Amino acid sequence: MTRDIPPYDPLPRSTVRAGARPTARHLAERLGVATSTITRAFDEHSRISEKLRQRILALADEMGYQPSAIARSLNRRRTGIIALVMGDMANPFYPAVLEEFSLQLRRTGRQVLLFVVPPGGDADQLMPQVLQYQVDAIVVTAAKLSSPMSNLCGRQGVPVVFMNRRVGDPTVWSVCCDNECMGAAVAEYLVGQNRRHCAFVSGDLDVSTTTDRLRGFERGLAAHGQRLIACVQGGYTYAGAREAASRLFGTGQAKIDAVFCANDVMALGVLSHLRLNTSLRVPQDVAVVGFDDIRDAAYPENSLTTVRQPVREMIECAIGLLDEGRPGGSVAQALREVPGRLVLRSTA
Amino acid sequence: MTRDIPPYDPLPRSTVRAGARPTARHLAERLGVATSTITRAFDEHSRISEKLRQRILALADEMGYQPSAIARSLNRRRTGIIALVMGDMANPFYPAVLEEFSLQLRRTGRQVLLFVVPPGGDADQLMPQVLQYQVDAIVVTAAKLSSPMSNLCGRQGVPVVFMNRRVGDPTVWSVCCDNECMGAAVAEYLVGQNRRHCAFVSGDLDVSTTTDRLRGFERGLAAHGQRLIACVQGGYTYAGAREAASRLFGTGQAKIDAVFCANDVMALGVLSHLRLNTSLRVPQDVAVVGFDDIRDAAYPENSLTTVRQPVREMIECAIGLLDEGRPGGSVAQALREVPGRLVLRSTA
DNA sequence: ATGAAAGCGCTAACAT
DNA sequence: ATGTTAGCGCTTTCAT
Repeated sequence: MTRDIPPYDPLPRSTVRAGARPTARHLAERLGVATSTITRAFDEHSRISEKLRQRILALADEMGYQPSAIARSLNRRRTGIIALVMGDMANPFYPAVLEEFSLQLRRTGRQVLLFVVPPGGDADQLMPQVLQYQVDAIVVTAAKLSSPMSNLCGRQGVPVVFMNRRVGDPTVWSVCCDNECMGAAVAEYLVGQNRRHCAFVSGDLDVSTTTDRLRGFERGLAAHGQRLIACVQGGYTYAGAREAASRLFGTGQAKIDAVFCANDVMALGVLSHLRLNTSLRVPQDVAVVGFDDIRDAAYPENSLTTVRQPVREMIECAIGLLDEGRPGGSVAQALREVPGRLVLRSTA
Repeated sequence: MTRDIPPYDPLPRSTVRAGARPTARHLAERLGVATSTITRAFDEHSRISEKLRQRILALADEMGYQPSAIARSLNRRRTGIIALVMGDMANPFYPAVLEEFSLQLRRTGRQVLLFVVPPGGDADQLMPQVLQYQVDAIVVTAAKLSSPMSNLCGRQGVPVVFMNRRVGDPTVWSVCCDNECMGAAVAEYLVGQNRRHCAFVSGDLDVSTTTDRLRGFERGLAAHGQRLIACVQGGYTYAGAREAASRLFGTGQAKIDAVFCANDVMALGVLSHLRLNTSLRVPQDVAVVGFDDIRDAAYPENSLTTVRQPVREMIECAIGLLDEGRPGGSVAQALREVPGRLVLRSTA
């Protein structure tokens, strides 16, 4: 059933020429004032008579005038734009980070220029574009950046903050959850629940979040005289973790009664494998613990025990660092760790 | 009135300050050429001797020079920035859209300035900021924009494209999946599977995607002499849909043997309710169909039958429209529909 | 093929 | 309190 196309479009054309954005000069001429006065009307802290300011603001409103952030940026050598360079949009943790970042930054009058790292690519290729836009700072999350590139940012005076990645470079900030501590806390908890055969499902082994969590986990086990039974690679993805789980629980394998996964997406993959392809019960036969506390972890059919990353606080911390310029001292000083929290649900 | 004749200034302003970003002027002085020559070296289509271009590019590389996109934008009155105004980051469909948008835009040398609409807010409040940044176009998805605001964009010559929202405003573009057709296709399919008691779980009833899908669904049922048994509100969320399902399948309700949900997130909520809180089997007793085909829909434990939205094509279409300026004719001409596809899995 | 000069729209320093 | 002026760093005529 198609509707008829209306024979005639009653909407009048706009009276103002499209593309003819009003400028401060237009306002200034209409009011017989200087352009700098227009600027002042839009600046809280400028001394200008309240009456004139109101006249200007009223006319601006009528003409649809807004000061150009581009011209202002050129003049002030500050754009108010923060680049967010982000990989792995497939992991719901990162969209949540992105949302929070965007909301918090806007509260401080700044904007997000988003760069998604193509799957399999790295952030280096994007940096020339990022730098061209004269961003005030760069936040990198779920992506790698080579040190020549972070040096280039340094030379241009642009601070770099890594979120959820710890890098051994004292010229850039890192903001992380206390991954190693939380790894140990998970071990502690599982051992306390009488788990004796623990396995780890890792992300990529050259990423600090995985290695820190693993190190903490092993340390926690060691504190109770235990060792890791198995460590398999799940590549931070659901599908990768399902496969890893099938290796872990394949025939002829040592029995495993607990699996700690380097993130929730993989924990859900492991759960899926256990439920669909084995007769093992969770948590009776096998405990499963994730990391992040993404939204889906709390869904009743998952009810995943996991480590919550304090996203809000991590982002507050990161945004605080943006105004600090570049880190001043050692690698240790350039790292900020925000405490995570073990959230107990039904899977462990 | 001018004052004195400006004194001859034999001393060129000294330019190279340590720590500052290099500018075209720095390069020009180092090489003894004009700044316009620097510009030419970075423009493919400029006539400049290849030898000089190479010298310039080499020095640029050495000094870490990149032309400032901000200064260029001011001059050209085009920023290369597209604003993406996005609500509902909690629905994985939108991060996927965002990722694809970002990748496709970068391929055409444009950047994404992201504005996340705070939950419960609307896009109107963000528009002043968006417009200040002189974006070349605005894409709105999963959010509303009042028509005074879209008029303001129009007055400033900024094209607006709605993604996944059909709006009755001939001055902005809309890009949608053929929601109504696909709603009818779902009805057709379910009736063909001998379903006789169909229900619909809606999103917000003032959003075109929901109403279009619903209208098509009812039309498809009517074509076979059937009527919708129930229509409940799930608010486009997982939790909302779980509740809606509990109303739908509560005691004393008419028996329902098929549920069509206005998106996948809600379909997963309905599935969760059916599996955890009822003894109804899917698909034997109840069929469940979603919309979007988000990643999770394909996970084996969900295996959700759903309508795939052609995200790639929709975005190609939207990006194509960005260069068309504003729509020229009627509401119907301002709407682009891209065909969806029913993906059969295990739930229907 | 290259240079000189005039801005893009705004802000800040300095005058009045 | 308001006006004047000199740029921010680049692109774009227009010369040469």
